[in-house]
Amino acid sequence: MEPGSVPPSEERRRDASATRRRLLEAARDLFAERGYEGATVRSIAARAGVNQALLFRYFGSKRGLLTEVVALGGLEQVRSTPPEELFETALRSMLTRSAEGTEDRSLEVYLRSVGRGDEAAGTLRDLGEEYQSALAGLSGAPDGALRADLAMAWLLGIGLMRTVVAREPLAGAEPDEVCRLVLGTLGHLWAAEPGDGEV
Amino acid sequence: MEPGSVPPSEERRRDASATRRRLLEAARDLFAERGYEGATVRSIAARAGVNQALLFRYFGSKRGLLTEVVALGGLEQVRSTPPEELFETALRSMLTRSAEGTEDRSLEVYLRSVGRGDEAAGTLRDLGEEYQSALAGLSGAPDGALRADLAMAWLLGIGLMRTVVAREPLAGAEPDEVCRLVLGTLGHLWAAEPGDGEV
DNA sequence: CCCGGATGTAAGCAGCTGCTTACAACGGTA
DNA sequence: TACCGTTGTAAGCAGCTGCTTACATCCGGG
Repeated sequence: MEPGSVPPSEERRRDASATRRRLLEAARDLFAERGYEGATVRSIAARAGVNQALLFRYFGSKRGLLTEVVALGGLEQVRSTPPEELFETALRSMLTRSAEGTEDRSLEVYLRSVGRGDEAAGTLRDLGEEYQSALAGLSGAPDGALRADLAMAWLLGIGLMRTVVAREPLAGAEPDEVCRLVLGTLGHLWAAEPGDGEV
Repeated sequence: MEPGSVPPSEERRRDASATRRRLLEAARDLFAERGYEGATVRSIAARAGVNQALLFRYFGSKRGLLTEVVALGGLEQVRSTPPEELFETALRSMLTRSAEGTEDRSLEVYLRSVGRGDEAAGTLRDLGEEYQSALAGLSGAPDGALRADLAMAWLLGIGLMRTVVAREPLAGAEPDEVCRLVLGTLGHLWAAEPGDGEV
């Protein structure tokens, strides 16, 4: 055995980067399932199979963990999706119970964590800004930003009713059917004239 | 002074019903501002100017307090409003920063408290059921319940973006303008044909 | 008057929270 | 081999939570 660097393919018993990654994945899932405040540092460390002191060694604080989760989850996603596909993409990812894979769960984290004026709100606000600015150009109307907010509100509301409240028939409805209803209706929102309209 | 019953108009130093009422009002406001978990029994008792032990004497538990708040706030309201006015009424009450009066804040309580799978969810679910069944008849389509859920999702989402996330321009937009956009768009949701549509 | 229930008060309980500290074990380097 | 920074571990800290208990104080009916 050469005294050179360790072969990267071999699994090491002490591996800081692997520990960091396991903490990030456990935090992403638990934040999505229970919200920021509901996911305790002990539960995150336990799901990662890691001593909780390491969480603070690698991320400084619970808030620091959230920041990294959101940064490499949602922010990258929204920046790499063309605006005209963004809404449908986000809606479909909200409608399909993600298969526990290495997917983006930042919207679930968002809607389960913004409920209170706690420290998570500031970190998550940036994620919302990205969505809004991407959506704002879709309507030619001068109040495009307001309409983008309304569209995002619907998106979050649907996620709230489906994954949190879980009430039928929305929770069990076919994603395609919900998409058809929502996208068809939203078309009228983008097209509605700003000045005057019906009631 | 006759030895008869105490004149009800006179303020008594020890008044159980007044204490109960003050606790209920303080709880309603704090639940609406911070959510169920965020509002501590100590903060509720302090705002009511009451010893916190009395909270447990009169309501048994924090959850019992929430149940009474929701019951005499939201449930009465939705039952006494005609269905065709319910959505606009709820939307407007969500859009106007209620003037600290003795108003109904149950929707704020709802959206700030359903974020997690905690004990509050069960109590609040009944409130959602009332709204859904009232709204379900508005569309003649066979999937009226699904459309009612989608409308409620938009309502809650708008409240979420406006009172919790507080992002512009939605947070500062004129209630009338938001109402016009939302109600105009929702008209197309009620009217959309169920079978096949665009996209 | 005086007793007893109703009302209000102060203190404390066990359990949980985010976070820190002191220390052990590993493993590459000299 | 001897060393020393990196990685992992166990225990504990102060503060908060919902809730309970033991005890004052009021006040109307006998």
